[in-house]
Amino acid sequence: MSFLAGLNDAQRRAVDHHNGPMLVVAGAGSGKTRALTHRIAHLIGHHGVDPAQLLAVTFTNKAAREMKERLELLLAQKLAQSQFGQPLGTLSAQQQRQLRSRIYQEVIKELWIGTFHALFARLLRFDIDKYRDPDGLTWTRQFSIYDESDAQTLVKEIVTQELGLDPKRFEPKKVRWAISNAKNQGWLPEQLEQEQPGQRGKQVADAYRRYRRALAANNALDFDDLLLLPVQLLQSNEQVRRYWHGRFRHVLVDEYQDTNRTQYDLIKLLVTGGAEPEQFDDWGDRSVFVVGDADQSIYSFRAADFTILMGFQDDFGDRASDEATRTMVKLEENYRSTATILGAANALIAHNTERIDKVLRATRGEGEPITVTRCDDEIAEAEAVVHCLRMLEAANPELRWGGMAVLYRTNAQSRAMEESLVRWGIPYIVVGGLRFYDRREIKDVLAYLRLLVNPADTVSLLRVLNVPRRGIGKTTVQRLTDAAAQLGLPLWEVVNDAEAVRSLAGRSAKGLLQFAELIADLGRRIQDAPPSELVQRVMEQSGYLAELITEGTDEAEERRRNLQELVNAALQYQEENEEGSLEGFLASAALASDADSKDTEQDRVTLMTLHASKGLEFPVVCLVGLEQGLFPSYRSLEDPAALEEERRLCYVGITRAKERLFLSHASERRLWGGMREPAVPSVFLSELPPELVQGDIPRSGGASLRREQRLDRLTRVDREESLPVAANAVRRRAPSKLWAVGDRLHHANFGDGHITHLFGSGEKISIAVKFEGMGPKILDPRLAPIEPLP
DNA sequence: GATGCTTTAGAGTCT
DNA sequence: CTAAAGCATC
Repeated sequence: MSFLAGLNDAQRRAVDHHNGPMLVVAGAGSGKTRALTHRIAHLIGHHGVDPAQLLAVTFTNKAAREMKERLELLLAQKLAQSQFGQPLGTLSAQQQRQLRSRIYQEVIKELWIGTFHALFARLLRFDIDKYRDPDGLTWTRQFSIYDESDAQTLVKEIVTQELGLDPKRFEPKKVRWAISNAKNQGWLPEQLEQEQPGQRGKQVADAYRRYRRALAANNALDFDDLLLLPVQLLQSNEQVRRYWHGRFRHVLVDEYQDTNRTQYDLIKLLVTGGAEPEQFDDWGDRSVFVVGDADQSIYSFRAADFTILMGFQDDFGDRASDEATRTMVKLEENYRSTATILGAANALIAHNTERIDKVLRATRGEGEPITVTRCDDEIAEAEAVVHCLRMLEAANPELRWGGMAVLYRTNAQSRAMEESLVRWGIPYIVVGGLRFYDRREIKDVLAYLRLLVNPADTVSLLRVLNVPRRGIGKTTVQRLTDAAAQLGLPLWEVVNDAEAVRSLAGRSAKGLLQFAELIADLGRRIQDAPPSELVQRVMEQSGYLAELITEGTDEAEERRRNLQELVNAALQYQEENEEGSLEGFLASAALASDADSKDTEQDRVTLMTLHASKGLEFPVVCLVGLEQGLFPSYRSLEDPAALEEERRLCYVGITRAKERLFLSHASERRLWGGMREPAVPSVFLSELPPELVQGDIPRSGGASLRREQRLDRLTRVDREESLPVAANAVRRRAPSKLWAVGDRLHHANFGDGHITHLFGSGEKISIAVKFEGMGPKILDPRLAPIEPLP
């Protein structure tokens, strides 16, 4: 059995590549994950590469997990063949388990597969104490990882307290963004000051300098530091650089188009050991293998730069033409979508100017037309989408809710969708938005654990010092903080000093002493108790759980359930990581994304942003809110480069669909629950080939155009049941009713009226109705609350 | 120091 | 409309 079996020609060339550089330009659905996985299996199983010498970067933790599972299976299959001469599936369950366990122990456990952040956080756990900072800052291996809200807390404190700047002019959020941006470009405060001259630049640089100092004082790193610090460490410390460069002989990067400068620097340092890539030719038994698609670059807001991908051939490759090159392979055959869907995707992306020349070739049949629906507002849109999903579900026995996805530009759009889905009793899951680990109760308990690992973590200490309430108020905290600052100690050192507490705290002293005792007691368990037990202990011994139980509200009950879920998460972590330490669990919690936890087992419609949908596929995709200013976003309307990124995002969304694609837009949208805003159809709709689309393609930049049907023909269509009353909606179709011009009807809100026009054809039509005392109203007869009148 | 009320600002995408 | 922040009162 070979790892090259079942691959097409281009895939085989990619997988079979051994040493040296290789760029795989892989269009959507062209089997790039397969190529990556098979290549790793091939390196290990065929070329005998030591698993510990591999570094593979994936875009999500979930992708990393799936890749490991896939590898385990591939290698176990190979082992079954060589050991027993028969396929894995034919062996007894016990033999299969044994083989897989052996592969896990000898290979999978040794692999460094993960996101940039997870991998380099891991590297820092080894070597961060060897880092010499230009400003003399230091960190230890017990460092905390701060998420966006922790980081924001710190920035806010610095801007308002330390610098005394006006929070109106220096919004903490914006300052934080500027700092993050600088870090992503690889700039330290001095460089930021050079790049952004002027008074404001100076002040932001100053905030950045203090923010760095504050992080170090907390022995904490933010997300950006997890990449920036390793770059600086590897650049400045030759011994460390030599070790990692020597260790990782084969570096693989997925989604290379979404790499930023810092990540690129990391790859370069590991691959060339610090030499300029153009000068590096000592490949020996070493390779760099990157996979990406410039058309799917959608993360420029966090400094991703797809010109890095486009520059690969000049950096590492042979610089030969596309026809002659030996360092690039293009995967252009799409195995995912119907020809119609691909035709739409290709036509859309052709409107972009900055691209690598590449077409997606269809390998599947034509499929159904794409449907474009215009709706009155976001509620009507949600109803239309749900209606469409119900019709499909009823019509196709093999199609399940889990095969359907609703994609949108912004998280806030999920709400209208959710309401409709609830109304119709359809199971769904929202991916993204509020992360599990961002919930208050989860962050509280994790803050206790972070404090146990890293007593310098004052942000975490302040979070839980009075949670649950111990009678420690603002005044006391201020007094203790001042004292700590003057002494140059972390706050914990003061809190943990019984005498200091008694002298400083007055009547809050009791609570503080209790707290210190609690932390000390928990701290004694940290070495030998597994993370799940520590989570449980924190919940119980801190009184957190007791308080939730006393409260007894539905909300408290919900929080209690979430905490139980946290225990489960810790158990799962221990299962997946045998020597799982508390530090490791905390890191995985900090770096987990909501998409990582989405399980594919449950049969539910998936709701998520277009960004979160990257890398996924669904038989049915509904792409909603195609309106100027929403998608493309209003921030991109004036900026051609930003508009191209929005178009790529749309391209990503379209290419998620395997069988059916539904696009919708509303003519009015409510913002902040308040006023209604008229909306103009998205320019992207007008860029789709009309022959692939059913329904009307609105011309962008103006009101939508409707083709009026000849009224003497095609004037009768099926009518579906109107809005349901109960959640358990009727499955069966109501007896079909045909609408025609002149028909009289009753509308729940507008009263009696008669139909003046019919628009569209086939399944999807709209009717224009004249009600008494108002202008013509265009309705979707399948959704509007209408009843026929005799 | 805690609690409850009123006001205000706010949502673009994510590790 | 919602979350956070500000303010008044116990």
